[in-house]
Amino acid sequence: MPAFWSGINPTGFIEIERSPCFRAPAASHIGPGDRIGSLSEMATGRVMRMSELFLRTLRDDPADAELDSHRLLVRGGFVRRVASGVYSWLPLGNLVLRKVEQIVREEMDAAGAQETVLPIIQPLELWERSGRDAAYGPMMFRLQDRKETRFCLAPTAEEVVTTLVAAEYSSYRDLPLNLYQINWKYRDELRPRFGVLRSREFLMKDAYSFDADLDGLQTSYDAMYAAYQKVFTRCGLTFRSVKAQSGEIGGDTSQEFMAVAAVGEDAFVWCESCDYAANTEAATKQELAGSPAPDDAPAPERLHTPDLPGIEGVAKHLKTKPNRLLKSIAFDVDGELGLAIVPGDREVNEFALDALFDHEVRLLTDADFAARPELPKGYIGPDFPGAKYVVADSSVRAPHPWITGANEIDHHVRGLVLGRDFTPTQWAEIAVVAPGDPCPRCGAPLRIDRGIEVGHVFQLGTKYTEALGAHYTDDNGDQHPMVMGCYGIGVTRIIAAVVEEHHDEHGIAWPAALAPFDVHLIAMPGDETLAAAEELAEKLGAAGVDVLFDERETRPGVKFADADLLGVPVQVIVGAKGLARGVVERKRRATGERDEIPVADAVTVLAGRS
RNA sequence: CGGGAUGUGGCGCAGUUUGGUUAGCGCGCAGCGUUCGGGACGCUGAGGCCCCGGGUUCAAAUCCCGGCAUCCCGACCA
Repeated sequence: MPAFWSGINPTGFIEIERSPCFRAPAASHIGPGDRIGSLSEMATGRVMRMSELFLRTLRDDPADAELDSHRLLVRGGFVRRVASGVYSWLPLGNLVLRKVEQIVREEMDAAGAQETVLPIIQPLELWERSGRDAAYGPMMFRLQDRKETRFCLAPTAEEVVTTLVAAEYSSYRDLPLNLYQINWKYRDELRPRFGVLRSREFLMKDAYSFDADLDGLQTSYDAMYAAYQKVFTRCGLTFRSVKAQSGEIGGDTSQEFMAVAAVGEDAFVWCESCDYAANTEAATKQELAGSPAPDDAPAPERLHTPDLPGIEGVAKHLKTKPNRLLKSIAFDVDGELGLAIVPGDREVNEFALDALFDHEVRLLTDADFAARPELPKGYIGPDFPGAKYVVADSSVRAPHPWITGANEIDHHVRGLVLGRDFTPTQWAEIAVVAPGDPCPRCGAPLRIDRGIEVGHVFQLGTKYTEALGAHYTDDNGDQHPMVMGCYGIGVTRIIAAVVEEHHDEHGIAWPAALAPFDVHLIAMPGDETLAAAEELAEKLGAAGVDVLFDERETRPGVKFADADLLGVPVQVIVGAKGLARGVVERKRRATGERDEIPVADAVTVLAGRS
């Protein structure tokens, strides 16, 4: 049973003495699982008088907000910016935050994870031991104490939790274990933007599983994966799980949960007919059969193309399209020069390229080119003499000759034929997937959409447990490193993603599960209506409904506009005309649908128990 | 880190080009009155280190120099 049923409300404060605006506790008769109408499961019967709520809605859009979610969260008084990428969460925003947190907490608990609180201030020494101090680099906020011991603000917590588990557990009998926390994280982003969508301080749920072996890890991972689907579903998000690259965290298998959104910062590939889906970084395609141009094509022709090192420029100059050109991307692998060959309208997928070699692959930078004048930057062709590796994507097997760099500054070549004029040393799917490419599993056309990464699950393996000494003894008395997984959910980011999906031109339309209140009760002008609304508010509170009660002495238009902006799912309007007929009006925020409820039935109907 | 833009009451903005009274408008806020089912109207009022520091000048929101902050675009694809 969640803690708040025993006297702690979802805002986290123990309700011993209530302020005048927090009334009528009486939540005990609404049990968990008693899902009642539009009412949030976490309703506690809080009645908030709007005249007392710390809230100032804005009529104008804030000048620095680009996205709808950012605009509306600021206009509605949910958040306020303090510094770039740093936000205050005002009472309304905090209520939403607590709702998301509670959903996450319930699903984590149900999946068998145990909640902890790990420090935000972490010794840098721990990060040096795992080798991630360098990997994170300037992304970490760093600080020193008075003794000049170096610390960082937690960007995540693998080091701390692994060290903790290493110190406490040492037997196979202790495993599996899954620890999680919901805590603030700090990343000094290159460019914070879009309000709380990419901020430098953000609330994240991070869980860490420890198992004896890979089978155990798979079980823990699957449990987290299933819990994540429940969390995002309960939050009202349209999402897709996609195969991902692991990035700085490390490890092998990882999957991202993308909230589908046109404004999303990440692109992902998905198949129309099977369930293949992957981040564009991790996506691949089926090998394209194709057929090269015939050998009897005209011989290559040298062209003078001064100051045109870019694909677009050359294509325009030669009055052709980028897909008639070949890109030859120079890379370094173990000190040897390699070329990655793709058509001019495609990009090289660095991760796919890297996977082909035992040593790390590094694309050459401007500095490399400056240091190696023998490389004609922008004019390298697939037949460049110094290249040890020439890796071509299957899309290079097109039935026409190619235009490529002539291996000399200011010159290109037209009419280069695959097999006759150049031959790759290796074929591999190294191009970033384009829409329409064949699905690697079933061959159906792939599609590309954008999304907001709201969750990420990783199978880490033993990277951290080995580095930080988290070993266990098996039943033969042998020592092994524990096998680890880690699992993150962006709590504050979910809120932005939800607003992106659930809003219209008037404001936010919260899914019931996340709404700061269940009912937005609007009293129309007049002593009688106010008295009737007052009575209804009190009864609703007593029935366990969370009510935002607009009893302000202001004009109706202002109240309606604010109600639509704030986005509580159900608006109840107590007006003189309706009252004369013994009814109040109900409007559903998301659909605009309206109906009337007899005053006598209002509490039972609105509490969802009629 | 590179490029662009902006910084003027709580919010949105004008004024800066061409230096010159008590720095202005809308929203919001306070008071009074009329209004009251979709961001009303009238009158009155409070609230400003014009981002900061230096300089030029009789005189700086305005010109010059140097910082800082915020937003946007880009940040190895040849």
